[in-house]
Parts: sequence; structure tokens; C-alpha cells
Amino acid sequence: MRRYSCPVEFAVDTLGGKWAVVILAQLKEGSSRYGELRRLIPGITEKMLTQRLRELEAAGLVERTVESGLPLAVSYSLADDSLRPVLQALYDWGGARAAQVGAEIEPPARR
Amino acid sequence: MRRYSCPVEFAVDTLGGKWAVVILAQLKEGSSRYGELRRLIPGITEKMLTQRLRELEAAGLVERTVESGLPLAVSYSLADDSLRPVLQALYDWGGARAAQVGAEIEPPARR
DNA sequence: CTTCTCACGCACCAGAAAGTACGTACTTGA
DNA sequence: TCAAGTACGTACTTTCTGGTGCGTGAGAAG
Repeated sequence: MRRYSCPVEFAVDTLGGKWAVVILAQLKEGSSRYGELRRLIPGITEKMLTQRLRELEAAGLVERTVESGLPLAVSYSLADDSLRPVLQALYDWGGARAAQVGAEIEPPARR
Repeated sequence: MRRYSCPVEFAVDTLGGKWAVVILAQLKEGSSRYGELRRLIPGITEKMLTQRLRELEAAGLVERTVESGLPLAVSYSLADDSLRPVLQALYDWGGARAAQVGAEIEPPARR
């Protein structure tokens, strides 16, 4: 895709596949470390997590910070607040819709 | 996917692939006929358009109405206003982001 | 001395999503 | 009579996302 016919098409394209949005949604709650994200998003593989994080970082949507020291501590956070309303809207709609349809949503414990 | 760990994951899953959201975004402007959608979303194939519309209809997100008469006139519209804020947020963010990044967005003429 | 965690990287493969191409049944306009 | 529009359907192929599994190197814990 190079030329877009509508902003939404562009948005969908830059946000990418199913995992990117989920990762961003977690990061809107505050910055998280790699392993923390893994726990918060059960079902995602390490490969996908790393891959998406790299892409989101390259796109400038996510900020990666290494707190040097051993063992390594790497945190990720939203690079741009402008995404917040989008993620919030999705979150709200998803919640309401899940309730209507009767889908099970069980967030893992945030430790 | 059967069980979700967060509403956003659920939302992404029900909204599905890249085209569904674009179609919905067009429908938020008002109801459109099949051929109209085709013009409004250049790049989509007829197969994809039909397929997505069927799915969105089955999910209860889109309403299909046949105005009988020949030739056929079928219109589609949003079945639920609750999606509007989501689509609007995406639209706004996409627009702002495109401006920042310098992406070209050329909406086709609405006739 | 082995195992565990942290934060990844790489190679390979399967399945799903999307694209290509063509057909249908009817009607209007040139 | 022929093309074109309306609203699809179907078969086949390609692309591409995502999953599996294995390796890394350093320190901490048993």
C-alpha cells in the first residue's frame, strides 16, 4: 500500500496486525518491561512480541528504554499520547460488545 | 481465539482484517450502496467487499437493506452507533499521523 | 553443577487472509 | 446488438502473518 483513500485505511495499515494494537493497549496503562508484557498478554509468542515491538519502535509509536544494569531491564512505553483516545475507544467498545455478546474476558493479574 | 485477556484483543478480533474497518469507516458517513462502496474504497476487490460485508452483517455490525425494484438496489449502513466513536478516533488519528509522516491521502469523489 | 530468568534472534513451516480471474441473471442505454 | 451497470458467487493462487522450536550470554538461586 502506498496511497490511501481514507485516513482510516492509513491508520489500519500503520497499526498493523492483531498484536500491535493489543500491545499498545497494554502500554496505555503505563510503561511495561518485556517480561511483564509477556505476562499481560497471554497467548502472544516471544517472537511476535519482539517483532511487533521492533516495528512499533521503528514507526515511532513506542519508546524503548534500557535501564542498564544486570540483569537487563528494558521498558517500553507509548511514545505518543495521541494514540490514547483511539485505544480507549477500542477498549470501551470491546468491553461493551463483549458484555452484549457474552464473550469471556479475563485479564491476567498485574503484579 | 476463544478467550480474551483484554477488551481490545476482543475488539480487534471481531473487527477483523484490514478491510472491515475501512468499510465501517465509510458507512459511518451514512448508508451506501454496494457499487458506491466499491468506488469509495478503491483497491478493494469485489470478492473482499462482499465477503467482509457478509461477515459484518453476520456479526450484527452492518445492516443490509434491499430496496426491491430492478435493477437491484442494496444499501448498507451501520447497525450500531456505538462504533462511531471508535471509527472517528481512528479517522482523526490517521489523519493527524498522515500529516506528520507525509502520507498521501486522496479520498475519491463522493458522487 | 544445573537450572532459572531476562531479553531477545533466527530458521523453518502452516494456515489464513487476500488477490486474480471468470461467471451469473437481469436491465438500461447507445 | 453490444456494452455496461447492479450485486454478487466460486475456484484457484499467492502472499504473508503468525507459530514452533532452538540458541545466546550473563547473573542469581538451588
